[in-house]
This record gives sequence, C-alpha cells and structure tokens, in this order.
Amino acid sequence: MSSIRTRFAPSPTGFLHIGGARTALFNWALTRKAGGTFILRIEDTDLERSTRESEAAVLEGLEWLGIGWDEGPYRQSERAERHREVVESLLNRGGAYRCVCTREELEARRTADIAAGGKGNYDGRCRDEALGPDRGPHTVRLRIERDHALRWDDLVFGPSGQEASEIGDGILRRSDGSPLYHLAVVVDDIDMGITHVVRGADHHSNTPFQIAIYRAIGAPVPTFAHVPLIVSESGRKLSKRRDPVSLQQFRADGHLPEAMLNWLARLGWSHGDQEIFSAAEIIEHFDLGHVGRSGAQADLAKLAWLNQHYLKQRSASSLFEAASPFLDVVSGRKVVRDEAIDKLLDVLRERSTQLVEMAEKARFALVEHIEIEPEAANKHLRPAALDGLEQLIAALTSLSDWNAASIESAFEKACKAAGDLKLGKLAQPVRVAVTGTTASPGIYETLEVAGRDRVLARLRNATDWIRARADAAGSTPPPS
RNA sequence: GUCCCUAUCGUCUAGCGGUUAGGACGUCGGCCUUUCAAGCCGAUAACACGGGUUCGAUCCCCGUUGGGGACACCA
Repeated sequence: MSSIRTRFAPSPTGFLHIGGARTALFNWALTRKAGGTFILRIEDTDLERSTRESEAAVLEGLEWLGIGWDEGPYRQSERAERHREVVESLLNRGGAYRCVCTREELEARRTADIAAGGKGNYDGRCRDEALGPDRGPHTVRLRIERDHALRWDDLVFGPSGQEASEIGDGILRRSDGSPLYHLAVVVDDIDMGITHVVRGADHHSNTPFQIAIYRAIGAPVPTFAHVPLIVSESGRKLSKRRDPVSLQQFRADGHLPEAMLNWLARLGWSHGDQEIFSAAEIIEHFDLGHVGRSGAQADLAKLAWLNQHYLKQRSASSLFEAASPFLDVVSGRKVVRDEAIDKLLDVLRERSTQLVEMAEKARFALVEHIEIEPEAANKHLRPAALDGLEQLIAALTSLSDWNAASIESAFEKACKAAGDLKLGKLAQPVRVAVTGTTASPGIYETLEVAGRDRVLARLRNATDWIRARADAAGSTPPPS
C-alpha cells in the first residue's frame, strides 16, 4: 500500500486562527492514523500581506497544540521559478494561451453577458488567437477542454463538481508574470506528491478549476476532502474584528493545548457519544466520514468546560507549569513552586475555567496587599463580627502548626469563645478580610495557603477598619 | 445575479427506512455545604416547511424557505 501525503498550507497574513488550526488538526490526525507524511507549506505568494511574524505565529501555534509536521515548512514564494516553468510548458503544449483582454474589457463583457442572461464567465475571445509573447502585456489562461466533467468524490461532501462548460478559462499567470494561487497550489501539491487535499470548504467551488489544471498538466488528481467552516456564535462567518478567533488569544487567556485540541476536534467531527479525546484518541478514531457537512458554531461554553476538565486532570507539576506565567503576571514576580502553591492551584482548579481566571483567584495568596471589595466589606466587616474575629486572631496566634486541620480547630475554639457563634458567621468576615472577596476556596485551605503572617495581618487590619468605621459613623462602639 | 454546498434540542452532535430520536455543553431545579465552585441526582429542549417514493420516513427524491461558500490579473 502506498502511504498518504497531506499538507497544511496556511497563508501567513495574520495569526493562526481556529479554523486553520482545525484544518491542520484534521490533516494531521488523518495522516498520523494512516502512517503517512504531513507537510507544512506556507503560502506566502501574496507578498503584500505576508509577514515573517505571522509565519512564526503559525508554527508556534501548531507546536503548542502538539501538531507536528514531517516536512517543511516550505515556502511557496521560493518556488516561483517552478511555477513559471509549468506555465511555459503549458503554453508550449497548447494547454494554455495568452490573453490580451484588459480588465476593463473583461468587466464590460462580463456585465453585458450577465445582463443577457449568461453566467458571466470568460468568453474565450483570445482562446483561439494563438497569441505570441510579443503581444505586449498579457495574462495566461488555462484552455479548459470542453465536454469534460470536472468532478470528484469528496471524502466529506461526496460526489461533487461541475461540467467544464460551466466554468470559464481561468487565469494562471498575471500580466506581471506572477502565478495565481490556483496554479501555485496545484503545482506544489503535484511536486510534493500530495495524495489527499484536506482544506476548508471555501475551496470547494474552486476545485473544478484546479482539477482542470491537474488534467492539463497531466498529473493524477488527488483525493479531496473539504471541511466545513467554523462560524461565529452569531452564526455568521468568523470575523477577526468581532469574534475570538486567534489561537494565540485563546492561549493567552489561559486555555490548555489539550483542551483546544479536543474542542477543535469535536467541532464538526464526532465519534459516537465520546466527548473527551486525547491526542492519541483523536488519531485512533479520526475519520473524514464522520466530519459533518454543515458549518459549526464555535461554542465557547463547551471549550470552558473542556478546559476545566483538563485543568482537573493535570498533575500538580504540569498544572504549575501551565499556570506559572499567569501567576507571575499577577504577583509581579517569578513565582516558585512549593507546597503551598501546589495546594493553592489544587483548590483553584475546580473553580476556574481558564488560567487567567485561576491566577486572578490566586491573587490573595500571591501578593502582600489586597484590595477589599467595598460591597463585601460593607456586608461582612461589621461590628457584629468583631468579637469572633478577635477570638480567632487569638486562637490562630497560639497555633503551633499552620495547616487546614489546625486552623479548623482554631475556628472551633474561636466560635465557642465568641458565644457559640455559627461557623458561617465567622467564615465570611474572615474570607473577606483575607481574600477581599466573598468567594474563595474552603476557609481553612484559604488561610493555610495565604500563610500565617499575612492572615494575621489582614485580620488585624479588618478589626481596625471595623472600629475606625464605627467611630467615624458615630455609632456605638462594639462591646468589648 | 449565476453556480455550488448545507439543514436533528439554544450549541456541538449520534442516527445511516421501523428508536420511548441518544450523548455532551448550556439553562433550570434538588442534594451536599462556611462562601464560591466541584460532585451527584433530576428536568427542559430538536428532526425547518410542502410534496412525493414506501406497508412505513429524521433517514431516499423534488420543491420552498433559512444558512453558508464560490464566482478577481486575492490566497
């Protein structure tokens, strides 16, 4: 059996967006499953818009997702000579011809044709003129053989295509001598021995013309599979302006690569009822036959769920590894891993969907000074809480060990000393004093990871604040 | 405008002539509970419409409607 060869061919005109990432993923999964060769080719023939930065972003994005390639990256721009060569040979063999129609003429005739009920295809005026290279500025068009069916059996869409008579002779080379995309991809795919072209469904309609180019060149037509586009949550085409589409952005928000991979894989593809897929399982089960035929909306809520799922799956060390850069940002320094950090991340993982969120929730244990939410302070840091807080400070101060269990005993002692105070009555003020918010992990763990010194300092701050505020408001000071 | 593609819960989807139309996310409710989560339990919710074909259509065919894509000397 001959092994398959596939490629991912992004144009480096921006960041790698999720549609492209998914196309890469499908190619990769298909190829890995079949034990074939996956090639990366950068389509940078549009020199105006292509940049090395975005090329680097594409490679980085793929690497981050764990999508590795076997050959390349090749650059289409480096193959210009070869593209010229193919056009020349087509010209020599009569598979293509020179066309001197100007844009204006073309546009006028096209408009007239449509007005007359036609399709607006190129009318073939120069087709049989046998124009030589001495005719001034000209483009080169493919001489599409009439009465040919330009059809193929798409691995996703099934039987597809059109009759040759339904499309016009397309341009292969511009008047400035540069090749058009259609010619370049076909030539590159032929030269690189691509057997399976898996790409976005936006190319579905271009395929007949490309098949005609394969025929003219005399090369075997590869197998095609067109993957439906990802659409935005509003149901429309993804807009770079409106929608979150950059893989880099998802990464910066704190998504784990395994979650992104799983999410992308399930967007338009399924394997029975299974929702959770490791990279290995995607490879094991992937097949084009189970890729849907209609566009899929990017479901951010599902991504959030998946991301938390993988957050919960990670080992302490790999969780820290992923979270580390985010923790550094919040703390403003390099956070080193220790037992307290591990514990902190561990209690935070089931409370966060992204790493930015996780790091933000870890703030109370990472920085010296916290801001207390005014609303939380007003509600929970009241004179009524003073006695409990002071009893707790005393109990905490006399603790010999600082851990969740000993802290719990201190709470029990404080509650009892404060007149059989309910735990909830004490826990919330403490939570606000220590974390600045009303929501946090269990109160014992929270105090444990915040550290004794910080906890005691913040509790004292809180009691001071309550007193000062009571005085300022002129109300009766709390009983001592 | 022409051509092509597409259509199952709000979303991602399973289904490939006969099913109580399944799962997951979300949403809602309950349990748990020191807050928030997590977890567990339960509920809600779909075959776009109209014709055929067939003993029987979610499934096959044809329309309609909706959605998407392509029609460049862009990629």
